[in-house]
Amino acid sequence: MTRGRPVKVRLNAVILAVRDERPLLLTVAAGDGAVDALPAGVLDADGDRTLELALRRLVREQAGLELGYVEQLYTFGDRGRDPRERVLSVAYLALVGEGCAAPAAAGARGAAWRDGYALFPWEDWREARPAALDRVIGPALRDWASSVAERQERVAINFGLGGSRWDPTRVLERYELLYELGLVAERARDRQERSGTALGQAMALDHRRMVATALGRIRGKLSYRPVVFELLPEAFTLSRLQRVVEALAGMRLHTPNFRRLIERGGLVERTGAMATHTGGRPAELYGFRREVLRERPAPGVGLPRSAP
Amino acid sequence: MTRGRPVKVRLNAVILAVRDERPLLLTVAAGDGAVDALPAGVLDADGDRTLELALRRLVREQAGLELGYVEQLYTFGDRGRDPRERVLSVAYLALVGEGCAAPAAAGARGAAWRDGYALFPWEDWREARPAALDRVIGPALRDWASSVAERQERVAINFGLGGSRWDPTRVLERYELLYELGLVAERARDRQERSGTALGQAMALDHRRMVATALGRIRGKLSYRPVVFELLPEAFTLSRLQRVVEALAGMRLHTPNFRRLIERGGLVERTGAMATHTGGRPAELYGFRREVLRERPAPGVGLPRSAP
DNA sequence: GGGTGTTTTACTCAGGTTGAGTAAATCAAC
DNA sequence: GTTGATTTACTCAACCTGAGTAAAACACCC
Repeated sequence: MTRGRPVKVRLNAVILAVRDERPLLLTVAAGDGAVDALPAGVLDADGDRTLELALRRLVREQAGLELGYVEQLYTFGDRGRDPRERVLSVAYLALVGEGCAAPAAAGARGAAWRDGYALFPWEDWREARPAALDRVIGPALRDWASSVAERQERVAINFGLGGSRWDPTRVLERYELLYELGLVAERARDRQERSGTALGQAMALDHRRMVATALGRIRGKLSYRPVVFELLPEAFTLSRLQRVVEALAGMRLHTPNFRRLIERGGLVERTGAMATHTGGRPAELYGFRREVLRERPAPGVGLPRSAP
Repeated sequence: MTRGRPVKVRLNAVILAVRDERPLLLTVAAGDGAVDALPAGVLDADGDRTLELALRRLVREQAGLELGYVEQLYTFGDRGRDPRERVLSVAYLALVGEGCAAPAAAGARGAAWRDGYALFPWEDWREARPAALDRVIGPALRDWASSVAERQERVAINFGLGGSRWDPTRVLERYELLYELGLVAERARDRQERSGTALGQAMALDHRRMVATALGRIRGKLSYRPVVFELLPEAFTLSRLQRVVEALAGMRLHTPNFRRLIERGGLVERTGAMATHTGGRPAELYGFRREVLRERPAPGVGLPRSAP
């Protein structure tokens, strides 16, 4: 068995919240200060019983935040991820409710909540088809793929261009394609070239890739696991629920159908209370209905399959 | 930042194939020889450019097998996984076609193909509802969960007992529950107790947990990614395809509906050739239709939602 | 050579789900 | 009281799904 020199092991946290209809990402100041980084640290081989507990400890220490929902995302280990040394990074996805996402919690070590779509402007289709897609990305992709069938297929599948549909879950594939094309700042930085196009806000090392993995994962999971409720308070209105789903999915949903899916699907139950609201008819407050886990194998909010 | 002593990093491979309607798992002899282990090794920090390439190299060296489809499964890092030292293990899932799964390929270091359902007898519902469920597992679960609502819910969700349905993808959750209940041999071994009930074939360390993760993952992926075709030759009959899906899913499928799904879904295309067959009408040979990736966001074979 | 068995293939049909649209109910604000 | 915004209720066609029936085409056996 080959015995190479030992590699370092780090843990990274992609911590998401949704506030004011915007997905937020918890960041800390990177070493050089120029860009943001994800909260990270090393496993205490003696102290930490599990990786997940280690992650919770790290986030507590670095951002003073107690995590709720946590799931392992992916382990990154390519050579050159960190120019200084070979590091294995186990990335985790964490979701925190609106209460915990208060700016107050972000204080230590330059922790701050950043707008997730500032990192991926091309992923937010709620207002309109993102401008960058037609202005920059589309032409660059067409140029790159011209007369190479394999590339054309990859572009079509991931960016929904050649008759294919836009798949909200392919966040990572899209980011990686843009990286290859040199449209994000990290590419030039990693190759020590002069930077050209720099779509979206860059992050330290490969942290933006981790966030892309996280966003893709949670978008996929929306349809078959009741993860949205981790981001909401105990009681919420259906429209608030819809706004949070839309913020994550990056697309608008048909309200009557959304309500039907949620109510008939048995995902929520009425609390009886009403929400006094600003403008419009008052809405009833609902709560997550836990029994749905027993009833349905894949309870989720189901994004539409067809293009909007 | 806390600096613990460095942890070891290992890579593990769960290599699956399907032959004679049985899912097969590639194992090697464990150190003590009593049980099987997964092919494993350490990352060469200087030589291996990526984790995936490292895994391919390890499997090539240890079992003389060139892997096709490979995906990262999960990273295991709990304390006590390996009684000797703290190890971080990055597990991968690999699929090989029937050709590569020949016993000839298994030679070095005691490599052998094992029946996957020998490890998880309760997961194979093709012939009948597995006997172990009613004979051993059911009573033990009922006993354990009696008058504890939270446990009852967990049992219902994962084993489909209290009105819930059997979800083929919850392989890991079921294995972990059986571990907690002391129904698998690894539990007693890890706690250095005298072993009691020992359902299914045990493996070294937490390798059976890794296989459970893999089986659950591929069962889930069947419905939204065309992974089955990695296990089949270029040309195959629809019934052969169905048999492979059934072997993985551990359940029988309704043939006319399965064919409709596959053909109308555009997952395959006719080759024109026919299969001379033993007994019955000759079947047409089909091939995987790659264009489906462009057309549909989640092309898969879709297991039924309802109980059979 | 004809029946028998087995597998492939084709078709039907009811029920549910999904995407899309229309419209009434209810409150805040002006 | 009117206006505006939002919540809630209902409709309808298209599609998908689960389940069943049956014909077509070969191998095998007598």
